Amino acid sequence: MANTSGISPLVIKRLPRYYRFLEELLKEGKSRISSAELAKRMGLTASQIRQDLNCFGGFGQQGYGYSVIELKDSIAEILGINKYEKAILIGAGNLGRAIGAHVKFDEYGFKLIGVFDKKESATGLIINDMPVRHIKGLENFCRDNKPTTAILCIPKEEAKNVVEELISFGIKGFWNFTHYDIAVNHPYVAVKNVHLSDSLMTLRYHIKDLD
Amino acid sequence: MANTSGISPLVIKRLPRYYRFLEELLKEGKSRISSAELAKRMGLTASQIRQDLNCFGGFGQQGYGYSVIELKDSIAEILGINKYEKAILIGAGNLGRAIGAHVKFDEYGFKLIGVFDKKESATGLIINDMPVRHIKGLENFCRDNKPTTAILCIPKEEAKNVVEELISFGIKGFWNFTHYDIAVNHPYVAVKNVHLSDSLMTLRYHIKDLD
DNA sequence: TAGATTGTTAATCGATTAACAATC
DNA sequence: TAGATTGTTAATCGATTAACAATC
Repeated sequence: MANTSGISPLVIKRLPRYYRFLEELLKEGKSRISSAELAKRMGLTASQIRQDLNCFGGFGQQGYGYSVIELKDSIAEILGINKYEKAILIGAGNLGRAIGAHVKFDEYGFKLIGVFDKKESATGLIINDMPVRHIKGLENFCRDNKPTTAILCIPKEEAKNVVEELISFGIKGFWNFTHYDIAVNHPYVAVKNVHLSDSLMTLRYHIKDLD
Repeated sequence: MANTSGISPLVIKRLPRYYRFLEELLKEGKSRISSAELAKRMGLTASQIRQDLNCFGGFGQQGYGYSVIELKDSIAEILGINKYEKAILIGAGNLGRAIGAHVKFDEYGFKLIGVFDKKESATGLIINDMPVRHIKGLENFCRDNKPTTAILCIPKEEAKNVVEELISFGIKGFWNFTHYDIAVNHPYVAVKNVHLSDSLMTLRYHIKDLD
């Protein structure tokens, strides 16, 4: 595959949505789709779809359109979700437990292999058939199992120290539910922030804006 | 306040982050900040900050900068988080329970007043000092309490029907954790989607992209 | 072959950055 | 007043849309 560095982040952000719509089409039994038809379904322009896809290669065929299954598989490969990275979940509070139990990591290119918490009282609790481990065993676990990704569901105050440790243990990707800004000190790891409160505030704005 | 319609969504998305940094500054005891200094902290340009703020009014003072507390309060007002909208949570599974218990709705302009689930087995469970109610009581509850916002933590298949109901009961804002596309059928409600799996897939891409 | 639809280039639109006069 | 920093206009940059030749 072509080197994908330098692709606009806006294009990357649209890829999962393409993927979802292609899954849907496949379920409906559609085998081919034109950019015009897909655009109509998704509320985009056909131009944009073709431009986006052509960042990664020519997946279509003139006069025919795109093979649904081939395009879906291509996007899976571009995203990397056809191969697993090992992930660990840090923090087994309300949010951590829900993320661990609710998110289908396998479908999105990750294998959740461990859950950690600093509270003794959480230790032993079962999430996704895995026992919550005490954080003191983190270093040994990482040495033995080599996870590459961490999901952070801990308070902001604890995040800085935990991130330093995790990076020293070989973690190179973070799914960050805290407000601690990882990228500032660590520009060379992959970080994806989920700022639920930011999302809620923009909803609040749009509700106000309705009137 | 000036009519804020027509503001670029990119500007709106940055407002909560400004708000967070201003809270931080306030905690540190700073009373004034220049666009240059704030820009440095946030990793933005001073120009962008001034342009963003000037969409809503002139909050600064030449030669001085911005009053931290006044700017924070102004952004709170722009976002609307200084006034409550009543919200109900639909779906008390893993995710719904975590969102209900973990998210500080009060700090972001909402008051969570009810939790609903269709499972009898969930009914009576306590979330945030509130009993989970059976969904069959939804209509009466909405008539009596007039919530304006719904948080959807239910399976995609159930979303369509529930959304139709909710809108008929007066809901005009959705914090949507499902993949059901509300906006397609209902352009005149406020919708903010939280697509956790999309976020996870883009993280997967960026990890692949590191090498 | 004729029709359809892509891949790709060119035109437009919007967002970010730079510059600077206004002014505290 | 002189220095600092805003608000705002102009310049640049990037993303989206339109157009069309290539081609299946």
